[in-house]
Amino acid sequence: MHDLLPEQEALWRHVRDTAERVAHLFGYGLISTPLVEDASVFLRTVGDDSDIVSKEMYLFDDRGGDRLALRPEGTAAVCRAYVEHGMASRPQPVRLYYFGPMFRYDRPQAGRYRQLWQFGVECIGDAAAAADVEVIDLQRTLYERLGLEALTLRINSIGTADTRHRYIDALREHLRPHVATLSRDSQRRFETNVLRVLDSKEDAGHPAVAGAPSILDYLDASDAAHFADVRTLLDGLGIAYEIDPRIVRGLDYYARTVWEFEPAGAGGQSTVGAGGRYDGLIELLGGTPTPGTGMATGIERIMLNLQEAGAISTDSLPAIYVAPLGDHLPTALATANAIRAAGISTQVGQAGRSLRAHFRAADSLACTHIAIIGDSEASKGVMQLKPLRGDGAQIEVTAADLPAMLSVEAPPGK
RNA sequence: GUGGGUGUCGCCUAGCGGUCUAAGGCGCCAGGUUGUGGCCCUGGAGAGCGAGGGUUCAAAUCCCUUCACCCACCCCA
Repeated sequence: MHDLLPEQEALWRHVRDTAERVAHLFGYGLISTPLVEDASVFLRTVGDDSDIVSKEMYLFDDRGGDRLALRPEGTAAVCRAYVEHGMASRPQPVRLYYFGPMFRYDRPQAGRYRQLWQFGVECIGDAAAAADVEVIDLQRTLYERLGLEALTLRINSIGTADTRHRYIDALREHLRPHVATLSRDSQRRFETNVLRVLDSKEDAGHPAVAGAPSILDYLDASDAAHFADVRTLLDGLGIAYEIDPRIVRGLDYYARTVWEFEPAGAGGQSTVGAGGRYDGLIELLGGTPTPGTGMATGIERIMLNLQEAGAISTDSLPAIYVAPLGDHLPTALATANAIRAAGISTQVGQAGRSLRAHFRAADSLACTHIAIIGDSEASKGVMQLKPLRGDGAQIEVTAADLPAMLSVEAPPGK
């Protein structure tokens, strides 16, 4: 887990503000669920065989003996809230977004943390392909506004539970004669989660894997129609995508449409964000059968990609350093508050420093202006204001003059 | 869960059994004559070497244990 320091503030805020703005643009409202949930919320939904449940959950008992979990992902928690608050009786679909920390007890490495921040949206109560496409479009818009270039959208349909079972059986039959020639990992997956064999990097070139049947051939008529609708709508919006039958998603509750966004030149865990449809999830959580679709994206991975792509522009807003000379600290403090009242960031230098030291401090704090308050200024109720960047002249001003001079909008009147 | 790597002042790094009561760079603080910065100069503060145990006359330097972090796999965002 890691700390977020002021140096990252600009980038962090850029990502967070953009995410929230895009969510609102698409009509999604904020939902904030607890960091801690009854463990069953995740145990029942995410899937016993998934790594999240089998090895990556922070589990503990509280004083009352209840089994709790630090939330490992957002969708199940949001759906639990949907059921608990009777959102089925709201106009459907219900559009929700969240932005917060998730917890996974896995081994940290590049772009992977035990506390990770995710932004995600859930569109609950709409079975139509249009809902999938809306979420994909929202996600694409987010990346575009963030300035994340060259992401590849890969989509697939993994069908409903029925079609998936048929496909899994067929895949197992296809691979069974070749199991002995597969890698150890694939042999294990053959037993636990055959779909994952298709994902294996080791066996990527194995003829039995390359020649495996595609899940797309096992979709029933309605799943196939749904997937066709998704593609048609994406085409209509001009959203580029690749169909990748090997995307299977690690969580059990996914059904029909699934997708991932990957940066160019990607390594293994480079997926920046992913999503999918989860039509059976609400029912699993005790609600009436309700369709849903959503996406989640990793904030740290976005920041990693933005940093690799190059610095983001951080326009420096006016920031004033007030330098008190002699015993004029009280005047400096009052002046600073007068400037702040005008909506301008202000900090006061430590009393007792030489003017030279104040200049050095103001400079290393990246302030845009220094305001000097000494004997003559204090007696006249003014300050000497000097820009620290560029070659502006030093002038004598009052706090009231500042907003106009620095072209800062004055805060609304009282 | 598996494999590998690293841990010395805030940051980066030197030291790899005795010359270490640990060195340097960056950063920080203070000065460089009377109220003016970013360069430069001078001085200063700041670690006992991740933690615990052991070997030895002697350990930052060797051994063991442990913790943290990093990288890859697994898997996931």
